[in-house]
Amino acid sequence: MKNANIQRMTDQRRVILDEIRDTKSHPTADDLYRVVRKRLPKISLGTVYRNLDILTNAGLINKLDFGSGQSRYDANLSEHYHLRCVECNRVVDVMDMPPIHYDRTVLSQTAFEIIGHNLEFVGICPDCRQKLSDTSDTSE
Amino acid sequence: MKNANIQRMTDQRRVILDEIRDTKSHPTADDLYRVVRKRLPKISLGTVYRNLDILTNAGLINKLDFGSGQSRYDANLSEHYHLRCVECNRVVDVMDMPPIHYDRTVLSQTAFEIIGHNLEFVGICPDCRQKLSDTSDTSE
DNA sequence: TTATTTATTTATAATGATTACGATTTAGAA
DNA sequence: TTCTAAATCGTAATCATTATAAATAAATAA
Repeated sequence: MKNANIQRMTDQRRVILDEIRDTKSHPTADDLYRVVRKRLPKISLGTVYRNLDILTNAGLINKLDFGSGQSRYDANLSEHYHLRCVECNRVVDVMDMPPIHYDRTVLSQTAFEIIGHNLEFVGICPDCRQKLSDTSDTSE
Repeated sequence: MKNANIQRMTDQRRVILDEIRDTKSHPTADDLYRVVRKRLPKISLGTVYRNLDILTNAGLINKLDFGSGQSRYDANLSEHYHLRCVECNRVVDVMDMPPIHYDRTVLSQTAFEIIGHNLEFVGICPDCRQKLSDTSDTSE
């Protein structure tokens, strides 16, 4: 099931993959829809969603689920973590983190078979920090 | 805004808080709706959502956002992580993890103001592992 | 204790993200 | 070139969550 190969490489699929690989912004399906439509004006939003799902299952991209509505997609397959702004939901990469080592015996208390982990940092990005300090000066 | 105190303690609010505190299962809003309705049959789903939001902002419970649709809620305020089954979405606690220490200099590459982090382990729970091995024996 | 004020509740409608559907098109094998 | 399953498009449906407006009730003061 997982890591199944792509069956057909359509223009739509190629362009979607192309555009995800071309950005570091961890776009949502809707972000990609807007970008891809510049090259394929007739593409439908459903096609974007379906292909993101197929590409994810094929292991060519990763789906990121944080809080706040939309899923995001990432073509960076190397081991890394993410840092999200709680104000504007911007997501940036955190590279070169020392691998967190969780003691397998600690986790075996659960009897789960461990597949992996997701680590997300949350914070406030420089832009939002600026905006917040601006408004707190003048009003309130 | 955050950590504001609760203004009025209604029956609905009290029962919802009561039920979250009474379980370790990290219930969704809908899970709680079903449980709370046994005690307050006329409660509306919107009330459950609104109160979960209020209790979260008041710091009395935590909202957990993993992938897969619904948010979950947790009255366990102590520092701990979660382990989620990718098959059935069950979530269990992982207590007593050594705190992960991320180098502030590493994160300062981003110029974000760091607030905190979320760590989620993913795996397959014993029940689902059983089911999966059962089906792969007979069919496919 | 009663009146008053305003947060809260209920029922329902609306929204936003995602998925499903059916008719049509097309990639890629034969 | 033909053929067929897979994919697309446009749209409708679904699911989780949020908003709305009239009715109710918690907490405060008279």
